Amino acid sequence: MAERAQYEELARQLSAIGAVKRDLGRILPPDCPGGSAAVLTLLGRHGDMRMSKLAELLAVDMSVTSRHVAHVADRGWIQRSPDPADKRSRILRLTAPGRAQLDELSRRIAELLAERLKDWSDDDVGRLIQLMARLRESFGDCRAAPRLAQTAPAADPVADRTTRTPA
Amino acid sequence: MAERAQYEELARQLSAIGAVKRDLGRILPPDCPGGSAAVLTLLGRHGDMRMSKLAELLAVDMSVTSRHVAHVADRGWIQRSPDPADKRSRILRLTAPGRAQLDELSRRIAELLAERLKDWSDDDVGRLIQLMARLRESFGDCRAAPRLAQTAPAADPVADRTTRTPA
DNA sequence: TATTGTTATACTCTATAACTATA
DNA sequence: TATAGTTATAGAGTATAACAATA
Repeated sequence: MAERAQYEELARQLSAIGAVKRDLGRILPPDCPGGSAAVLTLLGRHGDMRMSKLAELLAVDMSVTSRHVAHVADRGWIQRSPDPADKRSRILRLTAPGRAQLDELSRRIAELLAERLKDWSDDDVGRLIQLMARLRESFGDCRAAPRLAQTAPAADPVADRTTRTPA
Repeated sequence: MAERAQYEELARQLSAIGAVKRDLGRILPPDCPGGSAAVLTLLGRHGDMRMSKLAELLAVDMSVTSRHVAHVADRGWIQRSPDPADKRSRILRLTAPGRAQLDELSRRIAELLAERLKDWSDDDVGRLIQLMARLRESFGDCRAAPRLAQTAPAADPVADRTTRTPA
């Protein structure tokens, strides 16, 4: 349990970290912006998956995922094949050029970070990674909630008639 | 000195932290988006300052700062007074309504973080803050480098200290 | 001539809503 | 009717360039 001042400070640092992300974004190839890089990275790490799974890993709406995926598919970096088990779905898979692009991204990122973090110890980098991962976990699936999500109606005497249709 | 795999992982976590920032952004008042909140927070923490100083703290271009500042000034949250020492400059200062707004932001943020991080120890939150602050410091002033618009140097190939690798 | 700040424009990212095609 | 995915549209953030006023 932290105090309010500590939470404010954490929020401030989260905001400030944006500068780091922007700096990383500047070294990306012109036709591979952050969204595309994220798609390639997650496919490289977790293997083939469906759109919905990728959207969950990206923690963004599926419409956003669809746009990013279309961009990398247009460049031949991934392949979208129909899911035999569900004809509405598509299975995403890295292509050989996709892996090459991913490798190039990885190279550039490592180069920049090695330069910026040259006075960091291996352990400190590891500690930061671990704490950031835990922070991310603490937020779970925090994507924008669909207009009509939860909050059981039973306790609310007001206007339940027009609420969501749960099932 | 970390290994390439560790740098990749750090980049991945930096990307993933975006979900946390988006979640925080969702609790902001409709007329006070992230950019405005950042301006208020920095003015509250560092006191009165000029545009250029604020741009440096935000780590964004001055044109971006100008836009954010105009937004909060339009709502009466800050005051822009001329700098007696330099008529080109403007001194930014929080107003009473601005402080009230800032307090409301702080309250909402603390509330959300207290909920999300309820199983974190004070020390762990502190450690994360410290490491993120150090990360930010390691990147220094990493704003986009101005495109040196080669000022027609007739006969002087002088290498002014802006020796960058153009391409 | 250089610097401070503003504005116009363009691009990226994200979310909502409407739509399709399956289930 | 519900779900997987696409597309259109809108809002926020940032960068570049051109500009005005002052140094």
